[in-house]
Amino acid sequence: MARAATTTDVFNAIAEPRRRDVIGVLADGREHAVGEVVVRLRMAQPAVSKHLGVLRKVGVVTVIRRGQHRMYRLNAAELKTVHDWVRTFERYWTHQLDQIRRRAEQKAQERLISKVSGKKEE
Amino acid sequence: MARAATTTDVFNAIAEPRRRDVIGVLADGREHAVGEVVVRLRMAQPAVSKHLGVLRKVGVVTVIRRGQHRMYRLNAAELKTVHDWVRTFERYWTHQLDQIRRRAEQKAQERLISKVSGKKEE
DNA sequence: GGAATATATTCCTATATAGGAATATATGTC
DNA sequence: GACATATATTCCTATATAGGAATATATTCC
Repeated sequence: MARAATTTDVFNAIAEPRRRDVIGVLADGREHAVGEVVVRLRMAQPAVSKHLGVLRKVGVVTVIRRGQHRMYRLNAAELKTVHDWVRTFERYWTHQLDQIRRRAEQKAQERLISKVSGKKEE
Repeated sequence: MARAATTTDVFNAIAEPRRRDVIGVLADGREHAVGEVVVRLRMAQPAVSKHLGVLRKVGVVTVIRRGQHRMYRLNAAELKTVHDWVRTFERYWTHQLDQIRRRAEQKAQERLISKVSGKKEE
């Protein structure tokens, strides 16, 4: 099987760096025309349209027509899924001292093991 | 150009649902053998090895040999990149009241616009 | 050394891009 | 209506999978 489609879920949608750039432009929460994104990111117009299309399919952005423009707006709520997932690991980097202690213990243990087994570490 | 390699960065690595499952097994911060992941997730062994390989390349997991086992451990610090990025949007869903107000204003504005332009919304 | 166990790697295939080029569609202006 | 502007869509191609099957490698035990 191939990789899952980018339109499958938010994780896939934001995997593309350029799409995160596009989201960055919309990060102020206000609406922006496609052309504005094109200028700000110096990307080809079709590329921007496609990326916005993917983001729209997964619900990360919404769009409304305004004359000849299409105004895109971030729907950050969709990113909450990602936040909720990654947040479960927050404790690993917030408690600096704990982390340093944990790592030291781990290192010590690994050294002990490699000494006993006589194998060198990866 | 094709999509970026999964080994390019953390965002691509966690885009695959099965890999997030694997990370989930390692979420307790302790070391786990490949076989344990295989049993817990009921995945094929080669699949698990491959996913762990990808995660290792981007640094999300570390591995040490222990006898005939390879013990994998989560290196959650690598996930901080994702956390930091998505955290910049946190304000959009934390302040519930603000969000509701913003949405109401937006809706009202969109209705006004569609009435004026005579076009129906997407 | 040989069998058993644990894990990684290789080979193959179907699929999904992402970007570029060209084109289509919609809207505004005169 | 003709033309300009804004945006989306189509077509094409190179590339990168993810999973399954088979195999290779490493380690332990007897």
